[in-house]
Amino acid sequence: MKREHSEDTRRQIVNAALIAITEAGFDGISTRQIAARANVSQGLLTYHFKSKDALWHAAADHMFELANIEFEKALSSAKTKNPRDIQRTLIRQMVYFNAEHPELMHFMIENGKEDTERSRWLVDTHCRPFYEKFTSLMSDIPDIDLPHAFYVLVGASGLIFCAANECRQLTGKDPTSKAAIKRHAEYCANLLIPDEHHS
Amino acid sequence: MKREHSEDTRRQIVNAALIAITEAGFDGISTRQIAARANVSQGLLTYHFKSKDALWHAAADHMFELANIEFEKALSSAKTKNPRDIQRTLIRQMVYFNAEHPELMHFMIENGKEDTERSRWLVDTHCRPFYEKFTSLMSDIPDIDLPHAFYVLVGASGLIFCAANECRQLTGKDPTSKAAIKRHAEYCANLLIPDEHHS
DNA sequence: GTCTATAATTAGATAGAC
DNA sequence: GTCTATCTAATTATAGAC
Repeated sequence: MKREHSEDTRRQIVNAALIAITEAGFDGISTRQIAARANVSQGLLTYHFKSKDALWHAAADHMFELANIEFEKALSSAKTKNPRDIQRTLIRQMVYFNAEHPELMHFMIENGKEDTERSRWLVDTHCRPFYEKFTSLMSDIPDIDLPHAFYVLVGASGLIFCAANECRQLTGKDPTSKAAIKRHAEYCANLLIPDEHHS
Repeated sequence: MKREHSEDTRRQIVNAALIAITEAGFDGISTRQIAARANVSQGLLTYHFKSKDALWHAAADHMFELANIEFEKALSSAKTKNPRDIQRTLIRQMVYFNAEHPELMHFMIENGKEDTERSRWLVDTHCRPFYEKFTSLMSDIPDIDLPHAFYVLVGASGLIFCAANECRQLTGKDPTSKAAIKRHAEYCANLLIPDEHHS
């Protein structure tokens, strides 16, 4: 039995950091609070990650790794039928992912709004590959208008979950219920890729 | 000539606070930095607003006051024709407002994500009136699906401006150019309220 | 009404014990 | 590999001069 459970500890810290940073923002959470959530001491964060900034990078990597896995899975499960089916699958998957992981959109909005080292790293390392995947899957749509269509889709599919708390307070309805997620997925898919016989 | 230019100073501080809080977040900006941007001393903030939290409330009030004025103006300028025209005007106005004032969406997302005193105040004081206006204007759409349609529209109309910096870094295109704003407005209006002869 | 000076607290990072 | 203790700097809020 190895006594050096450093990998587990590292993972625990990254998970706690990701949740905490999403909830309170990078400046809104202290390394002490993150350490407390991960049930370790504050000094240990500096041992595993040399700075709060490095911990932020690790949390972002972890989040996008998960996102990439789930999108690959969803797209490969859509047996290569006609492009429309693939596009609708992609849109539904964006809804489902945003519903389960609103932290991604929060992360992007909070850290992407200003031109900083972090925003450039985020775009270059993690966003561009996804954006290029998106454009290649959507390129056959005759009058597709990029980048408008991209941000319309991301905003339409994600905001209700990104603002889930606000939605509950404002409307009394919980957008993260199974039924609401499904409704939202169909709504977005129909809006952006209407059924054949409608066009 | 009155020597007590406290109203001007107050306004200056509120403006500086709104911009700064939008850029860096409530926790990301210090009262000293806000004071520096307003060209006053830090102590003066406590004189005019008893706390950083009170300054935040003042900044939010200021922002929503402006939003309400602009929406009233836009909607009253759309001479009461058929509902579709009013709806399209509302959507275009949302795009134009988000383009000029991305701070509103930032504010809502950052301060609405967790259930706090601030988020409840924001929803009850400023969001609900707008949401009710929205639903009454959209209620004649036969199969409107609230709250999905609301968040789809807000997200679709606003995210590209909320993430304007990211959009520039990612795509090289500036979504805040006059042409891009107009394109986005038409895109959103057509998507959500298609022309009569299409339906 | 505005400023300077400062008190009390908390932040991120480091040093060294175990 | 993990913890406790501590350093330095920055935070909000206050007190008092002008």
